[in-house]
Amino acid sequence: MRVVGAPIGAFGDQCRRRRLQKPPPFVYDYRSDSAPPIHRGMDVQNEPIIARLKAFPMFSDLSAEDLASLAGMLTLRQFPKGSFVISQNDKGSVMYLLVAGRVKVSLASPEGKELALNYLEAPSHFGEMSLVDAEPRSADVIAVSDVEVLCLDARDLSAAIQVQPKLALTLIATLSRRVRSLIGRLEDMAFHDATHRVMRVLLNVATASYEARGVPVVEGLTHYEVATLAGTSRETASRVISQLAKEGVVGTKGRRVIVDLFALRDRIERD
Amino acid sequence: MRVVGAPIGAFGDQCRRRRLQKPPPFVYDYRSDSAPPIHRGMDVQNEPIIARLKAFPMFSDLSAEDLASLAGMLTLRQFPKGSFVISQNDKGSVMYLLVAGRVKVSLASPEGKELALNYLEAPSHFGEMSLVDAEPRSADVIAVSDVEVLCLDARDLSAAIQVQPKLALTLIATLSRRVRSLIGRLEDMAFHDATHRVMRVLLNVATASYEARGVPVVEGLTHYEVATLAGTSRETASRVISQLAKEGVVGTKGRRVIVDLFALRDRIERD
DNA sequence: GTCACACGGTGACCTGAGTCACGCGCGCCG
DNA sequence: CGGCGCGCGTGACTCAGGTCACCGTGTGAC
Repeated sequence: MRVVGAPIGAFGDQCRRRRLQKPPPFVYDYRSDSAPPIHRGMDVQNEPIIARLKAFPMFSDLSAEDLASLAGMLTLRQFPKGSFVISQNDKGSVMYLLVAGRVKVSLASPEGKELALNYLEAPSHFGEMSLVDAEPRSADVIAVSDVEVLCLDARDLSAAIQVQPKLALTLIATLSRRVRSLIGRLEDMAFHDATHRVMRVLLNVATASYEARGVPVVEGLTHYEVATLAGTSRETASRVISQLAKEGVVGTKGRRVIVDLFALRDRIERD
Repeated sequence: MRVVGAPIGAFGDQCRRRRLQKPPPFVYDYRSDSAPPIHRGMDVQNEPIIARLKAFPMFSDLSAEDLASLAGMLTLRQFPKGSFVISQNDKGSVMYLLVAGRVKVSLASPEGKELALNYLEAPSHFGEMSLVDAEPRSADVIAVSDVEVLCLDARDLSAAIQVQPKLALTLIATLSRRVRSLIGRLEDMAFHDATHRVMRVLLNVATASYEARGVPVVEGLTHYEVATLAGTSRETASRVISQLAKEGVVGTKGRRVIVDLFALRDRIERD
């Protein structure tokens, strides 16, 4: 294991002052290629894999044998918080099933700016695009917590689809959802101003939080991260949030933002 | 970013002065719903469909029987230049195989701005996303020339995949490509200025033209359309093109732009 | 021909928001 | 407990580029 002390607050919190510096290489070296497999699929011991597979709805109806044969194609890997699971432009034809932890998918510009596409939590999957075309990775995927993934190599894809044909449809559905969400982002960038976009990010995050935990709250995201999600600068995100607080649309309690979902929704609506 | 906007297609040439007016309804009413089928698949007479199917690489290796059974699921329709094949937010679970003509995929904002996502020509397909999720259409698809399409209903999708399993992989591959291209667009919008984006559009169009016809030329696109592709205003697109002409990176012969691919490429490179 | 659009070019203006700079408070660690 | 690093808040400046306004020109209809 090459990486010892897991990288500071990840780079999630990578500070704006650091943005232009090269990040410490010893962390960035921790790539999928070098990540040690925790369990190889061929192991006699692949119960851990099977157990984790069952968490995926698309595999929940498989027989024990099918699960086992699927597990035979998968490798379990762990990534520490802050490490790159995938780097943009890398070659690589492995798809990942995220079984534990949280990752962010984001783009980095040469000038050191960052645009976050998404935050994913288990169970979900990513990296499937390189399975079908041979193109290099189109974005970075960075662990924002310690993470466990199951890796499926492109060579095994058709075998996997044989075992569970639903997999193909699931992939299509995921990609569709992704296309829709990207179109939405693009629409936002093209048609709406920064204020609008920040509000939308807040609304989305708070709504998700509400659905998951019953509290319409934005927490665990710095203003910088909100900004990367909205495609704007930290300062602008900050100003928008202050303004919304002043208007009473959100409340700020320490470093968390409590959102009045309805108020925010129609604050967005009326342009 | 602002995209100056306006409708559309037949009215691709629509003038900026008209931008905010409602377009003449008799054209816009021409929707997929109302488009008369030219040949229903069930017809005894489905040779025309079969003939057109063969143009698609993914079906070229099918047996005569398979082609016939596939044709049985398809309906041939025509759309006149300027009509909407798909409208954003419509429900609809039909996928289209474009067999003749040219369509543009674009987004319209309520304020009448427009962002073009893509121009497609036969053979290609669109509208497949609604096959798998039940979401409404995420963009407009507008015929920019007279167009022929084959329609496949969602109900027949799995049957079609049965006939040609490759279809599933083709769909995945198409969606992947689309995701990549959308990510590229988003990157452009987030990281690059309007000048850069316009240059990229010119490069792409000219490169495609070069590959198809051996001439690195941009024609058949108004400055307004270039602007919608770049996510900027007509005026800005216009100014960029003038500037590039002044620099000798492109030549303008009447209303066509001849691009020096190499010069433009490294003009873009050196930021 | 000529009339009328549609398209393209360009100047002037103005605002959204990126950027810089700095100060503040909190939480962590020696 | 004192410092220091990190995240947040805000003012000031700047400028890319959207918008408005207007004109010239090519082109297609009749």
